Amino acid sequence: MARITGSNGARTAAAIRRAGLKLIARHGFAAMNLRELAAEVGIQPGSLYNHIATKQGLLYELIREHLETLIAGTDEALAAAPPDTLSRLRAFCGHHVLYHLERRHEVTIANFELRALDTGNYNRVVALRRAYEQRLIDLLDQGVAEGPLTVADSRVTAYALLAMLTGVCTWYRPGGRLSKQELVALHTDLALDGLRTRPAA
Amino acid sequence: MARITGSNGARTAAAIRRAGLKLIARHGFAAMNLRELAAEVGIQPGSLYNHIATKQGLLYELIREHLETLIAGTDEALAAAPPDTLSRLRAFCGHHVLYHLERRHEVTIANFELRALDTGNYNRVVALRRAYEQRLIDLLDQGVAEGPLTVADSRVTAYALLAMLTGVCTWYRPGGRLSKQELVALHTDLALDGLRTRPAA
DNA sequence: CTCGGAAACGAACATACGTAAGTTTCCGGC
DNA sequence: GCCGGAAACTTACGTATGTTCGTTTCCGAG
Repeated sequence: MARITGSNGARTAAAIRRAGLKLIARHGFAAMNLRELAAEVGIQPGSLYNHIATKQGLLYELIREHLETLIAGTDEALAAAPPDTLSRLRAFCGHHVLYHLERRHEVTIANFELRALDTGNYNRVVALRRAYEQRLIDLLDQGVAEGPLTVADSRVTAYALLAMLTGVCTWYRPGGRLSKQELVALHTDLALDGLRTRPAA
Repeated sequence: MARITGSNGARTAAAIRRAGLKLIARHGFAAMNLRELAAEVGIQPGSLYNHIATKQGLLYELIREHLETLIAGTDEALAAAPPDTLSRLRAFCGHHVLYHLERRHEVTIANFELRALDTGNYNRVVALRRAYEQRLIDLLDQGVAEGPLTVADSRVTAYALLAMLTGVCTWYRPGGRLSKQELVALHTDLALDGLRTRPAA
């Protein structure tokens, strides 16, 4: 037996990415082995190499694809939002949280496995990350300049907000107590207004 | 050659923990190997087993020690704070951020390597985590009951806050632009007041 | 229908890793 | 000063892992 009846390159490649996302998110990149990945896909270990360059290359591709999707989605959400800074900020937060609820595997990998990337791939991924972070930093700076925001340091504040808005995907499971919409609203409100009760709404 | 002149069990054990923290935080648990750990300590791989049960056991001990220290420190900080809920909440946040700035290796491991724990160790660690989270949840509930806080869901809000306050240790390096005190203040204020400018201070 | 390349298989290699075992030497309490 | 145990060394085992290679068979464009 060699090539399998019904086999199809594009379909197998997609199955490898899907299985890779699942297994790397679950076990971590270093702890996932290619025999397990191949078994999940339903092929032999060696056959993986018809679709991936190396194990490392698979990881890089998964993270790159995720970050490019995240950035493109953000730009769409911002373009669709009302032009005032507060609305754009809400749009950014809303898109971020929703994306993180719906693509938990991708997000988990992108946040946990950066250190598993070799130097070249790491630098490329960090450049994409910076581009994403910069969108939030710019929004914060704009909000301060225009008045509605108070921010001690826009870069550090952006990091803190991103950490908060990202954290949801470490514990969220579909079918939980709160709906996605409720989680989006809770996080967006918390980012903008904090915990303390306002004197006047 | 066998036992080395000047060798000392307690000192070696401490060196193993220190090197383990450093290497696991840098590479991840699965990617760290005991030969590298032994080299960092300055002993042979087999000699590690005079001080650790297994590689897995080392990981568990590191995480357990960290969580117990974190919880004990929190309780001290809360005991020393003024009795009103807002002050206690500030004390919690302040202690959390400062601890996370000063014990980045421990924190990184405890947040990234939970999945590397086997079932029994995992359950024990999660129980400790829950105990820690519960302290914040209780503070939030109290703040809502007494009036000064507005919280949609205390558990989810606690998770979001912890994610934000923990994120700082993923990028902080000593000697950076902002001091530890500034970072503590920035995060505490952000948690309590959010981004939006208040009508009246 | 044909045929080149795509896509799978099976087998194997080289290495790296966690851990065990036996041995040797030094520390520290009596 | 002696001696038991602590703490190191050396060696090695068994297995797991990423990857390569030659081969085989099927898909799909012309």
